[in-house]
Amino acid sequence: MVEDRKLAVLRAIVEDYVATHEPVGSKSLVERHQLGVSPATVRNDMAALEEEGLIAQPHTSAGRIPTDKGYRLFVDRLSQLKPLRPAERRAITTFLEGAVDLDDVVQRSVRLLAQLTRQVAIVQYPTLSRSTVRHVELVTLSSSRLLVILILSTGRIEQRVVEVPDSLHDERVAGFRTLLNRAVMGERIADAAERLADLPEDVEPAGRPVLSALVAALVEAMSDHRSDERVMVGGTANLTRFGDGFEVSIQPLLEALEEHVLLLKLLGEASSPATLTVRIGSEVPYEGLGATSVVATGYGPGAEALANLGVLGPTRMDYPGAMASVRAVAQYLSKILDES
Amino acid sequence: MVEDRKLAVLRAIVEDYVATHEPVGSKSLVERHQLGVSPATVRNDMAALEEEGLIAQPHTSAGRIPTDKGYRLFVDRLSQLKPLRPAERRAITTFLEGAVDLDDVVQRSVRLLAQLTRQVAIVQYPTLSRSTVRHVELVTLSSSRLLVILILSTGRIEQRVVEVPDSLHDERVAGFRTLLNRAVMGERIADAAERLADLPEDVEPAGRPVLSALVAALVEAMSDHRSDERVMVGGTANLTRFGDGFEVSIQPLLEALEEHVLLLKLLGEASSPATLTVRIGSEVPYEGLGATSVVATGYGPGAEALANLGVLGPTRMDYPGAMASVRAVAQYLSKILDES
DNA sequence: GATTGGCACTCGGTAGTCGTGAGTGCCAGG
DNA sequence: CCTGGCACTCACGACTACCGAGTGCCAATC
Repeated sequence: MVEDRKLAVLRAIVEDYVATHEPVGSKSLVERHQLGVSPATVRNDMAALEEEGLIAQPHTSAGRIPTDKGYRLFVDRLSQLKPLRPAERRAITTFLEGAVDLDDVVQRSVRLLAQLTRQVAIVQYPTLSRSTVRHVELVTLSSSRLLVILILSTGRIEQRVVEVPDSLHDERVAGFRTLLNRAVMGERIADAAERLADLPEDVEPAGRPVLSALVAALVEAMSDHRSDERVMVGGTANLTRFGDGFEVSIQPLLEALEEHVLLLKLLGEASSPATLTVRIGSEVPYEGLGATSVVATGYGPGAEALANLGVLGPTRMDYPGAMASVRAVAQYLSKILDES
Repeated sequence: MVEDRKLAVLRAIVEDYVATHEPVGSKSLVERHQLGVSPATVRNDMAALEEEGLIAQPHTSAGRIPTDKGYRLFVDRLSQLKPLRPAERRAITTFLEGAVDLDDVVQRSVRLLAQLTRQVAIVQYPTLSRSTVRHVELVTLSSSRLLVILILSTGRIEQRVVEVPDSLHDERVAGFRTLLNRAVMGERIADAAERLADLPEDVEPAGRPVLSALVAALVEAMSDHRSDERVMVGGTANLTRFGDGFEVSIQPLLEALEEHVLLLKLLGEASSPATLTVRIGSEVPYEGLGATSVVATGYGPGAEALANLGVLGPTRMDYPGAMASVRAVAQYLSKILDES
């Protein structure tokens, strides 16, 4: 039971510190929480918690703040998802339902997440690698140039301009179009790329150079890791509440937020929508962005995650709230994608 | 000639202040510039300049800083575009040429501009209203749902999902496709929307409900002002050098940068690529983002501007440099768009 | 008339001092 | 195991003093 009280103290410290952003002392703790013991007792517990590396004092004679390890314990054992308020649930559904296309969906998700958590929100576009091909379209730009459009099941669209060796009649373009579509429609990206590679051999020799060019463009678009790295960021204004004046400079943070490749690493491997990943402070796999935490999860129709989304905030963030918001947005987003 | 020296003093003040971010005094002025007169003389000139409202002192006993009016005079009469260094020219061409699609072009432009000017860069996507229709594509998603894709001359692509009343054979879809393309291909957006409105009447009655739905989606996509409002922002990390600790808080700035509608207003009416718009401090048509200036211009193939781009920075920015960079990027960007 | 050196004055910023109070650790008694 | 008491620490705010860059003005000079 002593052990229990120690954990209760830790929870109280985390909650108070998150709320006030100030080191919390033994006296104010017993005042604000019904712990049923005196400040002195709490002080003993605090000393023990500090011994275990769960809390620390910024100055010799100040209150305690949780360490990364303390937050970790809090997240793992002491907190449960804060249920969203009905107004928030409603906001999520109505806001996401108005979206007209994929860009819009992603953008709305970012804004929503940023508003709900009051942190920086990051949403990754659905990855190419797990999409299937819905359609391939060819559009004649000029006599020797074609626009190749790749439409994917997730709503993503990739386009490339292809220079073709000789000018093409509409009928020939149509022929290539059906040929390509027959080969890849409905296939997953990885398989589609393979199918395409074999195509040129099946066609009469005259058409091979053109088809090769088209195939090359498509394969390139499919395997373009650059476009797998697309993310959208929002709520950067929330960074200003990050370090209440002290501690972290937001300069490196802003820089990091422009490095989309880095953000993808922060979001981590696409995980199932069912699991929430919480990385706290030093657990964040990137040096140099100060005392930050990341709460992320995957989203996508079905159990397999298409991509990730999450929020980035100070280690002293409201984990239960952020976790609930992230999960809720991921769920609704998955549903939207499922429907479309 | 006295008048001339006064202007020389103003120029020196602007240049020094931009370089050091500190109020500049009479003594340091004569030290750093060859004015050929004593500090006392400069002080007299400064008093006159202050009288005219071109400079001001932040505190009773400190150096002078230029006022908005002072910057205005500097920009209009005392500065000329700073020629880009060869390395910068090279960076622009090589960087922009690697782009694969419109998104990429815009993103690269933003990064480039942010790097060159070390300010916040804003690039607007080519406006719908001045584009022409390159192609309309229909893709069957399910028996009762079609994906309508609108491909524009500027490389922009808009997509909408349409629920159609009854299920459609491929041939019928193909029929609608050719019908639609025949009506709008090559037309400017505004004209295309008109053409579409008349379409349903020319078709046999059975097809009307479906066609109407398709037309409605297309017209909606064409007139969607929301998607006209697309901009990309970059270099926000440069905001931290904005007020060197003092003066402006970057919170409202970060908020403003997420308000894309607002940014479009800041960029102003799409102007010809030949003209540079410089808005200084209070001239910026939006209260509440502190001491900011905007340097913007239009871009697009030919003389008519498709959209705008520019940078946003503190009033104490390097105008000659920023103006040169903005113009250079706009020119190269126009060329890229012209070619594709 | 323009320029200049001299001079008194202003005032923001830095450094030093001091008191206050929240918070701590420890200990002895319940 | 808990608690009240007590001495100690130390960040922070208030106050003061000082310094120096910069100014305005004026009389002398070119």
